[in-house]
Amino acid sequence: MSDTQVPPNAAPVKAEAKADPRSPFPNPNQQTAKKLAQTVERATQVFADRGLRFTKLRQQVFAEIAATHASIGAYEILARLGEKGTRVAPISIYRAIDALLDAGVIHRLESKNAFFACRRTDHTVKGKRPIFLSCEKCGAVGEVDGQHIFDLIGEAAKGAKFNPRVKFVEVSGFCPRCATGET
Amino acid sequence: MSDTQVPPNAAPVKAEAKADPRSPFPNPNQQTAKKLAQTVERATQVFADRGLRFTKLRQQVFAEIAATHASIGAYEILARLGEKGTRVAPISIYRAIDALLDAGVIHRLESKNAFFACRRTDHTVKGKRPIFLSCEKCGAVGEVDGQHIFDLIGEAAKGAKFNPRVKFVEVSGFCPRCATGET
DNA sequence: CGCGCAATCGTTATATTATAACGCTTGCAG
DNA sequence: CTGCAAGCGTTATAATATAACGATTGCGCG
Ligand SMILES: [Zn+2]
Ligand SMILES: [Zn+2]
Ligand SMILES: [Zn+2]
Ligand SMILES: [Zn+2]
Repeated sequence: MSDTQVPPNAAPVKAEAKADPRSPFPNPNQQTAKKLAQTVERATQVFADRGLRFTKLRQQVFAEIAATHASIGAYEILARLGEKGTRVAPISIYRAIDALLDAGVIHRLESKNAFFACRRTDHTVKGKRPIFLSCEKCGAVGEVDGQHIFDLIGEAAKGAKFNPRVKFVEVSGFCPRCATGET
Repeated sequence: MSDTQVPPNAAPVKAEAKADPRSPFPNPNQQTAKKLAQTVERATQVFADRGLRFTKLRQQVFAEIAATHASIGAYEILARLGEKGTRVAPISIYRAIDALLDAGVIHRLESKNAFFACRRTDHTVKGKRPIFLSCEKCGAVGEVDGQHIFDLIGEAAKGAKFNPRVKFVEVSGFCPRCATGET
């Protein structure tokens, strides 16, 4: 199941080139090393601010996750690090993932048992919860603000005398670059 | 994890007896053999109406799922059927589950990799999608209508030029009978 | 009725995701 | 510089899910 490969050729089509880089689905071909470095830098900052240790392994795991806009499974991370010479046990990957989740720099996609890098700044600081949009074709995951929706879900739950603690909203479908009914 | 067994005797306690049976969280002690039979009967009807085969194994698997208001994992079903003398391979359980999901008589709880019986009639006929409320203490799962919320999620997705296909909303928390901060 | 096809199921094996247990190392507060 | 908690290595195993292939069964149709 090696999905989400970015076709290494993929010369950016003109129409795509203008995609707003602040869209939840920026053109991944525009993911430069520099942008990745910025993302890592932001994570570093989050760890520092919260007095957590952004260890080498955590950095490596985060870098693998952030290297793609798609979601990625723990064992895929394991394999990619392995190719780069970092051989660790699954448990180590999961421990790093747990720390990254706690820090809020990655999210877990429940419907795929996979993880992706958070590219927003507005909800690591809580109070602005996102909903996840996962592309069935290319695997890309985008986040859009869903605070209003989460509020309504909370109300619906309370209407059933249910006391909500954690809410999940995930959407599977097709991202802008993979179109709709396209084969 | 043998939770939520319905004590076959279960004399209804007075204080609990007044819970509205149409609530998403009816008192499971009131789950009589008769009610279970009704639930199975409803599933039978759905299969008949849609020209699908409600085979013996599917009935058995459905009965196990419907025997509790909690969600239940595939291997837990496997074990319970085993205790009753029906020894099958995991794949057979999963095949039955797939058929039950297709028929809409059970749902999958993505956040727990588990399944629960649908006890509503209004969304097996589509157009009235439910959100799932899963209790962290007793495991009970309730459904409440969420069509409005799903509509908003669809709009949020389209706002990001994302074409939604499948959506889910799950809430983890505490059901009315397990209270809030209660130890 | 009996043929033939598709759906179902059995059987075996394996893939994928995740955690338990225990001890060593390391960073750092005091 | 010592002692403790966090992090990590190592080994083993649990929990969830699917692949492959052949046998059986239900059932429409000639
Ligand atoms: Zn995020
Ligand atoms: Zn896509
Ligand atoms: Zn339902
Ligand atoms: Zn409960």
